[in-house]
Amino acid sequence: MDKNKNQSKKLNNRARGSHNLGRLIMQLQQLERHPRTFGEAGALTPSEIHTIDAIGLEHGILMSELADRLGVTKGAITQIVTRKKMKELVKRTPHPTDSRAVLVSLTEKGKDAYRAHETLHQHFYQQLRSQLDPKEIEIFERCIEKLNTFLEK
Amino acid sequence: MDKNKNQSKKLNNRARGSHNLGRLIMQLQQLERHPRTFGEAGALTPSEIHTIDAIGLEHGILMSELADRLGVTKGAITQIVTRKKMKELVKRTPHPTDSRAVLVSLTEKGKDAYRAHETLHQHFYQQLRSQLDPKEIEIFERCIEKLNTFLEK
DNA sequence: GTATTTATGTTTAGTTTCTAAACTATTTGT
DNA sequence: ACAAATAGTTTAGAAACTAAACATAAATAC
Repeated sequence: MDKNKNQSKKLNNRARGSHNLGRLIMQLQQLERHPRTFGEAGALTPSEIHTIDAIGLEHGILMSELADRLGVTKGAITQIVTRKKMKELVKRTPHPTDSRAVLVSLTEKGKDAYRAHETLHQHFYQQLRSQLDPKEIEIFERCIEKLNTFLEK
Repeated sequence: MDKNKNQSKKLNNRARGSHNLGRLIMQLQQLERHPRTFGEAGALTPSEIHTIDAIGLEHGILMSELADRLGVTKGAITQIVTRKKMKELVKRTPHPTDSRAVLVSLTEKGKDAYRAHETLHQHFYQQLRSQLDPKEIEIFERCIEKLNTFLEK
């Protein structure tokens, strides 16, 4: 009887944990739903800024690698990267040795946008961290890493 | 010199924290991108199952409340709820005292889908928890709650 | 009581973000 | 040399919204 009550309470707590995580995901998703301006690039849609973020400051990455990083199809990448607005931000270069392949990298303007987004991102993350105490931060970040590792399998 | 190196390392660690959280969000998002079957309801898109989840097992909630819960416009709710497939899962009832308003609730079939989704969700969350030790779980969940509280402001 | 403002929900056209599939070249494997 | 696999492109379509316009009804102001 009492045991059943405790069991039931335990289940309800677990349900709440799952629900809270879902809630956090949803709230974070909604924060980035609208076009925003980063650097001198004009308003960029979420997908555009994610693409710029995934390209990064490297020399150039394959279109297929970019698709992998973003978890979308190659076709989606082609569409994003070749649209008019992105032409100023993303440079496409034939691969040096494989003539099927295309390398993408950021223009100077694209790098500005990347850095501006990074700054905003860090600032926001810092706000999140300021809600937690140092021990909590340490453990939270360790948990995030563990969960990421699990999910990548 | 050395101080600058340490400072730089500290910043890089912080950047990694932000990046890891972003990565987790993205991976979780991708896990639920495709239609899935819950209960006897046939394949439901992410948006449909989220709507069912948000309606819950209550007696009936306002369309506008549902829009609030999901963080979308009223128009979006109307479109989701009135589409043919959802007619079997979601019941719409005039509000008892306010003739402008509509209450939405789940049919029996909708409740089946709700429960099936809940079970799957719990199972998945349990898998996540199994990557962490009890102390980590406790702190992680506390952090999630704190962040949720912050984001709701 | 009456006029004005606000609120509920619906409809419509448009944008964003993909997907699958078909296709063209190119590269790799046998 | 030839078949299979791969890189990327193109196209049509689906999902998931948005804003704005609209029709009623309810609340508020006077």
